[in-house]
Amino acid sequence: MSKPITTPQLTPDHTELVILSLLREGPSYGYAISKLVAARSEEAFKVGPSQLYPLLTKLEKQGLVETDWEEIKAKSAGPDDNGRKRKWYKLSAKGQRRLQQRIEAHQRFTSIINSFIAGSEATGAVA
Amino acid sequence: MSKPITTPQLTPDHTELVILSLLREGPSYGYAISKLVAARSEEAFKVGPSQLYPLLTKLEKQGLVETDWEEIKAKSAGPDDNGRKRKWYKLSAKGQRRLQQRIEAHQRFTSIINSFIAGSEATGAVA
DNA sequence: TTGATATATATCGGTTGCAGATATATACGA
DNA sequence: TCGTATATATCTGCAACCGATATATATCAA
Repeated sequence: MSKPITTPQLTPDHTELVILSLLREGPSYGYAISKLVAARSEEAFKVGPSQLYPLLTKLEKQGLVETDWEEIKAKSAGPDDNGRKRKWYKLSAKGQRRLQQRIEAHQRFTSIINSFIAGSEATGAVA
Repeated sequence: MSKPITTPQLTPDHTELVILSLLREGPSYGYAISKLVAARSEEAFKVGPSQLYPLLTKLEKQGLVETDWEEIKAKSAGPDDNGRKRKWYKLSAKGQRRLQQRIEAHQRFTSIINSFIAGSEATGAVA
C-alpha cells in the first residue's frame, strides 16, 4: 500500500502564493510560516526548511518581502553576536502586486482544470 | 524580462488528472493527447513527449489504461513490422476510480488554496 | 521531386527542485 | 538532565522534467 491520495503537491508557484497570502495578514518568520502552512491546510501542505529558507531568500532578493532581524535575548546578554535570532518577513508593495498576479494565475489554473474535469459536456464535443 | 505569469505548472498529479479526464471522453493516443492538452488549455498546459510517454507507460503498468496498437498502413504493406503505428489508450474501470479520486483530491486542494487566499477573514483571526 | 511540415513514438542528458538529514544554538517542561 | 520545541540554514542525493535528439512515415506545396 502506498500512501493514500489526499491533495496534489504544491508547485513552486503555489507555494509562493500560499506564503505571500500568509504575509498579507501581517509580518511573520520562517518557523512560524512553516507551522502555519501545515496547520491551516490540516497537514495537507508541508513546507520544510530545505524548501522554505531558499524560497524566502529568493523572495527577499526579488524585493517581494522586506526583512528585519529580531534578537531574542537570553536572560543576560552582552553586546555579543551569539543570541538566538528571528528573521521577520514583511510583504512589500511589490510583493502585494505579485500576490495579486499569483491569485489571478491560480484562478485561471483552476478554471482550466475544471474544464478538463467537466469534459466534453463543456466543450461542445460529441460524447 | 522573464516570461509573464500565466498559470502555475502542472504537478504530476494534475497531469494525470488532465489525461485521465481526456480519456474518459473516449480512447486516444499519445500525440493526440499532447495536442488536446495544449488546445483545450489555450496553450497554458504543455505536455511534451519526454513527460507524456513515460507517464502513459506508468498508467499502463498500473492498469489504469488499456492499450491497443493500430497499424497505419501505407499503400502497400506486406506482413512486415516497419509500418507507422498508433498506440491507443483506453480508460479502464480502475482508471475511472483513480480519476474520481484525483478529482476529489483536486477539489480539496482548491479549497485549501482558496482558504489561504481568503486569509484572515476566513479564519476568524484578527486582522 | 524535393523539401518542409505534420504525424507518431520514444529516449537521453543536463538542470532544477525538493525530501531527509545534518548542523548550530537556545528555551522550556518533566 | 534529558527530550522536545523553537529557530535558521545548508548539504547530499534522488526524482522529475525541459529541450534536444532519434527514427520513420505521410502530406502538401513549390
